[in-house]
Amino acid sequence: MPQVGEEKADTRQRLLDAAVEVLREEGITGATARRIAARAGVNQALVFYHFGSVANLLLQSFLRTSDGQIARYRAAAEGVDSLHDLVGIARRLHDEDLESGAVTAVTQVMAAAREPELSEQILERFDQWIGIVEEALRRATADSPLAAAMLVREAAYAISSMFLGIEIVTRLDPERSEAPRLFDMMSNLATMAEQLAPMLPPGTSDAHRG
Amino acid sequence: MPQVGEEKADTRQRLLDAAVEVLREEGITGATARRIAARAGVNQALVFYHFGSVANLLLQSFLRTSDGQIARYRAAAEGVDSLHDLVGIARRLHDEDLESGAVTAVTQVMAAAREPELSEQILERFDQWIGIVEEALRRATADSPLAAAMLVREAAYAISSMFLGIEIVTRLDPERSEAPRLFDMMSNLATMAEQLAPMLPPGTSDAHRG
DNA sequence: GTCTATACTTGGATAGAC
DNA sequence: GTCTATCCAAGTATAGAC
Repeated sequence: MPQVGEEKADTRQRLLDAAVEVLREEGITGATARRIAARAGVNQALVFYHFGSVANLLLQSFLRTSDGQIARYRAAAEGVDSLHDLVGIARRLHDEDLESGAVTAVTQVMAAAREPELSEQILERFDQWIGIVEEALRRATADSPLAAAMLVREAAYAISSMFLGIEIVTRLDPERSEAPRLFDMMSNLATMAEQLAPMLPPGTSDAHRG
Repeated sequence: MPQVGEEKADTRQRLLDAAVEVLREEGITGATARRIAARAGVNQALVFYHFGSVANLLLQSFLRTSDGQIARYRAAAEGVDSLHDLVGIARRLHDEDLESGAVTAVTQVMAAAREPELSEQILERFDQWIGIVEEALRRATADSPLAAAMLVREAAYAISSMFLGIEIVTRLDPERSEAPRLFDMMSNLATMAEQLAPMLPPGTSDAHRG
C-alpha cells in the first residue's frame, strides 16, 4: 500500500496511465512493455512484476478506462428526458472522448482482442454501455409514439455501435470528421419527432409499458 | 506475367489472399511476414521481394479486399427502392460479410492504422461506402416525408459507422450478436414509416429534389 | 522468381543484486 | 519494489546461390 500524501503515484498506477497514453498515441501494435515502461518512467521489468504480462496490463488498462467512461456516461445520462437532450449529451460526450483519447485506447484493445477471456470482459462493458443508452432512450421517448415502434434495446445497440464506428473513423483524420454535422442532423430530427408526436395516433405511446 | 491456364495462382496473389486469412484469423498483431508466407505456402523472403514491406502487403491486401466489398455493395444497392429493401439487403450483406470474414480483415487494418498515407486510403474507401449507402437511401426515401427531415449524407454516414461498429462487436463473440434482432426491428420500422407516410403533411416529400 | 542463410532489431520474460 | 543483466523467441529485411 502506498503512503498517504505521496508526491509520486505508485508504479502500478503509472503503468496503467502510461498504457493508455501509448495505446492512444501508438496504437495496439506499439503497446509494448518497453515503450509503456519508458512512458511511465520506470523499468521495463516492472510491467511483469506488477502485471505478469503485457496482455494483462492492457486488459487492466482497458477495464479501468472503460469503467471510467461508463461512470461518466451514466452520470451524464441521468440528465436526459427528451430526445433533444439525448443528442446534446451524446455530442458533448463524443467531444470529450475525442479530446481525452480514452475511447481510442479502448477501441485499440477491442479491435485487437483475440482471447475469449478478453472478449468476454469487453462485451460485458459494451453491454453496460448499451444499458445506459437504453435507459436514457427509454426516458427520452416515454411520451412519444416512437416508443411503441422501436425496440429500445435494439435501438440502444444500434446507437452504441454507431458511436464505436464513428470513433474509429474519426481517429483516422479528426479534421475531416463528419460527426458534428451528424449531431446537427440528429438534433433536428429529435426536434421534429417531438413536434410530430401529437399528430400521430394516440395510445400507442403506452404500448411498451408494463 | 503468369502463364494462361496455370494451376497455381501466382505468388503475389497467394500472399494477398494469405494476408487476408491471417488478418481474419489472428488479427493485426498476428499478421507478420513469416505467418503470412507460411499460410501462402511460400518463403518468407518473398513478402519483401513482391511488396517491399509487411506494411505495404497489408495495405495492398486492404485495398483489394475493400474494393471487392465496395463492388458487392454497389451491385446490391442497385436493387433498392424502398426502406424495406434497404434493410433486407443490409442484412444479407452483413451475413455474407460475417461468413467470409472480409470485413474483419478490413477493420483490423483500419483500427491499427497510424500512418497518414494509410489513413488516407482507408478514408477514401469508407467514403465510397458512405456514397453507396447515400445513393440507396436517397432512392429508398424518394417518396417519403423522411427525405425532407433527414440529411441523406449524414444518415448514410451514421449507418456506415453503425455497420463498422457492429462488425467489430460481433467478431468478439458471433454467437451472442444482437445484430439479427436489430435487423428485425429496422425492418419493422421501415414498414411503419412506409405506412405512416401518407398521414404526414404532403409536399414535404419533394423538398430535397432539385 | 524462389530458396537458404543470415544480420540485425525488438520484444517478452526471468534471475538475481540491491 | 526496483534495477541491471541477460536469455530466448520472433520479427524485418537483405545477400547471394540456384
